[in-house]
Amino acid sequence: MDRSTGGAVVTMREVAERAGVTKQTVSNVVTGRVRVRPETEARVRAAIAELGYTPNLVARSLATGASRTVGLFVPTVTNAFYSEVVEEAENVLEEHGYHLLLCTTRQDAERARRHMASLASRSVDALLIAGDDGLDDHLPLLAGAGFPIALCAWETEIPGTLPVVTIDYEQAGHLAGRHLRELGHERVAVVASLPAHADRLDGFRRAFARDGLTVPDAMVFPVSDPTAAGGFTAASEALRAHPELTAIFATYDVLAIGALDAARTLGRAVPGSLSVVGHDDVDEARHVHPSLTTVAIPSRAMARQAIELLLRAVEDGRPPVNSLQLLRPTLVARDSSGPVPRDSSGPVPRS
Amino acid sequence: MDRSTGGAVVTMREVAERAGVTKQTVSNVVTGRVRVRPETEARVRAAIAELGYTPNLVARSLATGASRTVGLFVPTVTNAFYSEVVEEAENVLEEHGYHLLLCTTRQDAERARRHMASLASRSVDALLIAGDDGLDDHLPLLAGAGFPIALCAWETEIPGTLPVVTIDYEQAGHLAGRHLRELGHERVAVVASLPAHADRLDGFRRAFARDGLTVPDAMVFPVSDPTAAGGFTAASEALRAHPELTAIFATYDVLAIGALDAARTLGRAVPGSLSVVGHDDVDEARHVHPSLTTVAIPSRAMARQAIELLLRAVEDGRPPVNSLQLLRPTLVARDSSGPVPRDSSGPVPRS
DNA sequence: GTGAAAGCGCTAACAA
DNA sequence: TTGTTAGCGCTTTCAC
Repeated sequence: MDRSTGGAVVTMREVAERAGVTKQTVSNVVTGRVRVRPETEARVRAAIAELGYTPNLVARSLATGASRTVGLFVPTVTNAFYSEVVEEAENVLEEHGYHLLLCTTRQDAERARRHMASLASRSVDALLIAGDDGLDDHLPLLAGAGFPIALCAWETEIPGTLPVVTIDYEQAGHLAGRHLRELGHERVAVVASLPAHADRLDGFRRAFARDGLTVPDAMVFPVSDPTAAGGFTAASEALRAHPELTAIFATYDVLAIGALDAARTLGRAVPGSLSVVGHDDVDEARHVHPSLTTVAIPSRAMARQAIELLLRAVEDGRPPVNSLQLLRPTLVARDSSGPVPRDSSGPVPRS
Repeated sequence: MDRSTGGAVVTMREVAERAGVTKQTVSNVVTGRVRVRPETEARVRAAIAELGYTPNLVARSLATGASRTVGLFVPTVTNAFYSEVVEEAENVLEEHGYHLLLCTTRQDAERARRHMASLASRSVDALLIAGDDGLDDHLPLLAGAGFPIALCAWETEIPGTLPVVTIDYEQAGHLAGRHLRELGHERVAVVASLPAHADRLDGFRRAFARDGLTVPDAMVFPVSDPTAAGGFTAASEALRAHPELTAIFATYDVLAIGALDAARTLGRAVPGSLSVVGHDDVDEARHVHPSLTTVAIPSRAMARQAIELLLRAVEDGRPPVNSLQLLRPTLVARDSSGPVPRDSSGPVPRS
């Protein structure tokens, strides 16, 4: 009688009885860790099929200490960047027969601590922490966890104690800056989520510094709210206070979309009178108007590599290689950026 | 010595020894299910604190059959609507001390089946299935699961066997249609993800039918790809084949954003020459240009209610109330919709 | 109120 | 190759 749809009520002992062997032999067949005589194996498999047996993973976890579950911390999933990270992480885990325990931290260290505590007592096999917002101080706390931990999408203060797979955010900012410099822009503002995106800002500034130009702090407009609305507000403020601006770099696309909206509201044509550059290359970047020039981030590749790093550690039974891996961003030039307008050009740049 | 950061190596037995009681008494203190003399309790608590004891949830699960974990199936998280559902579900679970096991199904029934099988053997306490795409046939399979299951964001063929918390999608489509009718539109197209969004389409048509108008099948353009790009393609096709169209309803915002892009590309002013209405009211709807008129869906409320329904069932130890709960959408009129252009108006509608 | 014993379903070590 | 014996850390039942 096939009860395969009847829940996991069938136990290994029942299978053993039916097959005329012991639990252990059933276990050997199921796990495949020990050779079993083909004939015996066939009997066991038959019994498994007939009874609709499924191993109880909880019991297995208790016995082995492993759970084929990996935890993932993200600040939020309501954000195209992180949702891609989550999705790709889950993909990779699924490929390897693991499950994903999703924990959103909402930038709340206390919440992260609570999650952390229960993860440990659930014997998760590994933990990936994506995005640094507000967790930096609590990293030491992770030191003694009983499972491998890795970090990804990490921008601020990369700790030397844990393996990190992240983006070269400084380079990303640099690409944005260089693009605007190549178009001749000098008077630019940055709409930024700070301090989180400090590296992007640094890289952006480096591109200007190379030409002897500076992007003063007064031209950096922090957003109060990490949404398009926040980008709108910050960009509006920037453009109102400094009508001479010819370009805005927003440290991520959602802010840039808000900035496009602000430009429109203030009657600034994009890219005719103002260039806007974003960061992330989310799906919408291609479909807003004008389509957004942005720095593409290999978020899926990053998530995949981080998970695979952890899984390797889990399966080898040793701590993960403590390395820092930086993935390269690329610039995607679309319609929101163009040459600096003639009538706003200042002194000729040095190079 | 406080080893609270040292992993869950401290066991209940050690606490018991230290406090001079048995495991059982420690268990009684920890779970609070049995009265313990205050003096004893104090000793136990002290021992717990000193040793940094954390209960092993896996062992507890094995003994009780419950895991304080709830599974969530979503087609994807790379979609503003579902990511809100996931986030809110996780919030509610966290409030109740539960964890979220996230399973993306990618519209792949086989993948869903695999997930389902391991969920059962992990003793999850409940399962929420959000979004129906491609799972419909496999619902009977869930019948004998050993835990409560509920459905949300369900549009097609609502099954009578499981509790459902969803949106009145027909009403949502109706709101979109009525809005366009009130603006005088008659020659309209629908860009739709089918058959998933059949209810929205039905409701939309009902609004026109009320005025004696029809939205023929030829004016329904299914998208090949559930992204802005897909919306762009379908809307372009519609507008090219039928320049007389004065409005497009897209069955979700991301498609609508693609449709806005298509309108622009084809030189159709929005809303001057073409109105566009979306569905979902995602964050970006407010910030694209022109801002998108759309039907707002209470996705978070839906997720919360569904999870709370399940948690109630878990905690009462009985199957969830088998009910159908429909949450009401609302129309959010923004700038992408306007009166039908003078020169395209056809015969005066009946009412 | 507390202790002793049994068992959740499985794997691990060893013996046969 | 297979069976035997333990035990993972907890809860549960029942004495006391």
